[in-house]
Amino acid sequence: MGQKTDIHIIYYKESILKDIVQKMIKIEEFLSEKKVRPTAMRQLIYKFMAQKQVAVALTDIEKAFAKAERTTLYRTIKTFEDKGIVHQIDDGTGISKYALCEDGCTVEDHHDLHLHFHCSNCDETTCLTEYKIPQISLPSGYSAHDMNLVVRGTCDKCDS
Amino acid sequence: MGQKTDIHIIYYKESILKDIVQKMIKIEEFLSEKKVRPTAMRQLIYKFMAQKQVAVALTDIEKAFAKAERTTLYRTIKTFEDKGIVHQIDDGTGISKYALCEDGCTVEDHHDLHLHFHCSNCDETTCLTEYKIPQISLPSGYSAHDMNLVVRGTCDKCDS
DNA sequence: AGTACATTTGCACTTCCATTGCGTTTTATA
DNA sequence: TATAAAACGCAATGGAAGTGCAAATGTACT
Repeated sequence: MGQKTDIHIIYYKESILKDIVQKMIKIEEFLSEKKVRPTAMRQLIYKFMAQKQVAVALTDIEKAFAKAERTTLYRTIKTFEDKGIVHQIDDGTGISKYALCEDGCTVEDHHDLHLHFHCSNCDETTCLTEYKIPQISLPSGYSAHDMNLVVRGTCDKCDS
Repeated sequence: MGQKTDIHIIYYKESILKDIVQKMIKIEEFLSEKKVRPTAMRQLIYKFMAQKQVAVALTDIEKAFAKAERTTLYRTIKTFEDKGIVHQIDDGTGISKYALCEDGCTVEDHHDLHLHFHCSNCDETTCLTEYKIPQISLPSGYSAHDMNLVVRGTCDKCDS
């Protein structure tokens, strides 16, 4: 894990421990499947992102892993992106956010053509994976490879 | 126009001169109408943007007006944005682009709900004002104030 | 296990664009 | 033409993205 590693020894009840280990093994297998070496750092970051219900910025990960280097986190995310594990989201704030891809997302085809919602109140960005970008027609001569639809407004949590 | 002003004296045929003056007067009137003091700088920048068929970045304006200060250009664009003369476009490149608003765009309601196209070949961003963002449904609890749809691909000029 | 090689990580920079503070100049207007 | 408000020029700051390189770690092979 590099020079800054802290090792914490914590005692858990056996059943809980089993569960945690199970989860980490699953993540490890998943990363391997995606052709990403399942280093400790990567497993932790993956777990962090899986727990989050919203898209995360690099700075969010940085805060969560204060001990780790920004560059490492940055490159981890980039690796995840390259391998089709996460997709980058441009929510219009100027800060790149990332979220786990849906199942079946491949390197070639990041089919994250769903809608992204950015709440101007809590500043959280959510993947509305159920809400796909509608079919768009373009002027002749134009061809689309990719698209991004961001809706800004108030999210359900901030709804008053 | 500030300390850096250059004055060029150029002789034109009277008919051409009249035309140029007419256009500048129109721009001047338009700016006044929008409650923006029509300084020389602002008229020039407005004219520059009106001529361009694509959205421009601050650096583009900078290159076009090498004599002027970046800050001035920046603030001019911001003023234009505040007064509903231009709208900012986030085309996913991370660099803010700007384009003239459509007629009838007001300060309160920047109805630039059209599609933006970013060509990954020539890096130009185009407002497809005829192509509106389709109606979107959202999960309950979510309300939309604004949206942005960017399509990336190949534009008509780069179409091979 | 031990060695050689490839990948990953940490650190220190650099770059690029957006943005602000402040003093000076220009413009509107009384 | 005096005066206040707005615009401008200059210098500097801030924040995020990205890079080069050396140290550390992991993998594979004998």
